[in-house]
Amino acid sequence: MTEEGAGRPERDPEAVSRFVEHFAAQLVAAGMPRMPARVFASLLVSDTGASTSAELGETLRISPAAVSGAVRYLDQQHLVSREREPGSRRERYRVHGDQWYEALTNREAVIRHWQDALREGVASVGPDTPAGLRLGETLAFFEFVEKEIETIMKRWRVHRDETFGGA
Amino acid sequence: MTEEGAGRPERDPEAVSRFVEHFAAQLVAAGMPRMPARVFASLLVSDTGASTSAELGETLRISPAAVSGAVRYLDQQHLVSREREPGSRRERYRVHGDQWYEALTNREAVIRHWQDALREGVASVGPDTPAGLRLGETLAFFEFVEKEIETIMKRWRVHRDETFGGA
DNA sequence: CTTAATCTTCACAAATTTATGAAGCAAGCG
DNA sequence: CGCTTGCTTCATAAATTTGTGAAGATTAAG
Repeated sequence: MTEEGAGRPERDPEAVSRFVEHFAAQLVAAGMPRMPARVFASLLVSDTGASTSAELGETLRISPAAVSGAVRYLDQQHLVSREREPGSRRERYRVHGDQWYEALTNREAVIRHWQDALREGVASVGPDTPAGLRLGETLAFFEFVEKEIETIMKRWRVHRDETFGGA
Repeated sequence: MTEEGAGRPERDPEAVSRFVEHFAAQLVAAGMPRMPARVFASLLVSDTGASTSAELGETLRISPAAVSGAVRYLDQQHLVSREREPGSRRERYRVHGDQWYEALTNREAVIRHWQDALREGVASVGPDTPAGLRLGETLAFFEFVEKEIETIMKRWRVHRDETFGGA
């Protein structure tokens, strides 16, 4: 076996770093600013799911200010939480384990905004015009999807428990 | 009735413009560059679902170059198609009616990239480590969603035909 | 084959975004 | 109590993105 007994040495820092950058690239493509994306990816691969500012700054080679800004963003998006270790001003940033990707789909407010904009459009051209019909159908689509997403997430939790839970 | 007979005068340009900007704002929030977003929104509210470069330039107050760039982007994303009116070098850009929002969810390649990145992550830390388990579960989530999206879209088409089709 | 109309490409200017160092604040430690 | 450690905020510098005007290419009409 690949040496056991003294901790857990088997982790190729280079490979991990490649993952961080590749995963962050996906987050960026999805609209997240670069720095928060890298910080988030780093937290995801950390063994405990949590890191200090200093750790993040060192592995990513960025300034404390950059870490601070990134964490503020992630906090606002409810993608990480902050923990204070009692008896220290060191803060610990934690990724919400299996819930972060649920947050990705929980864009309820976002979908609401789309719907609002579309309703405004229908009103502005009249519901019986060609444009009104086109916009109305799109609106119906968003309303449909909104409900279906809820269903999907329920089905996911069942599936997850079957796969990863006891059974 | 609000004057009939001479075309279709009932369309408040200001209200339409408001919709264009609000809807474009949502697209921008979703990651689309500003100019393509505005052009796309304009096409969506147009009565025929198609416009010429000149029309777009005038209503949005942007240069031909901006229109050109925006259309190229939208074309690459398969959100609009180009039509040439025969016997004219005027081009007509058309929004794919009821299919554009399906394209929004058809991010198959996108999901594939997420999965690739996550597999790389699992490999880099080992599948049995805490981080490996966390990444593995996320990967399973994406795989699950990928399949479910297909189902949703089928259900949507049925729902749409019931609501807007004959019956 | 020349002319006119339309779209596209290119180089540049403007605006926006991003990350940094330095200064400021808060909280535990001696 | 002051000192030290660590996070945050602010102003600034750098990099990226965005939209424009001008020149170039393409195609129909005369």
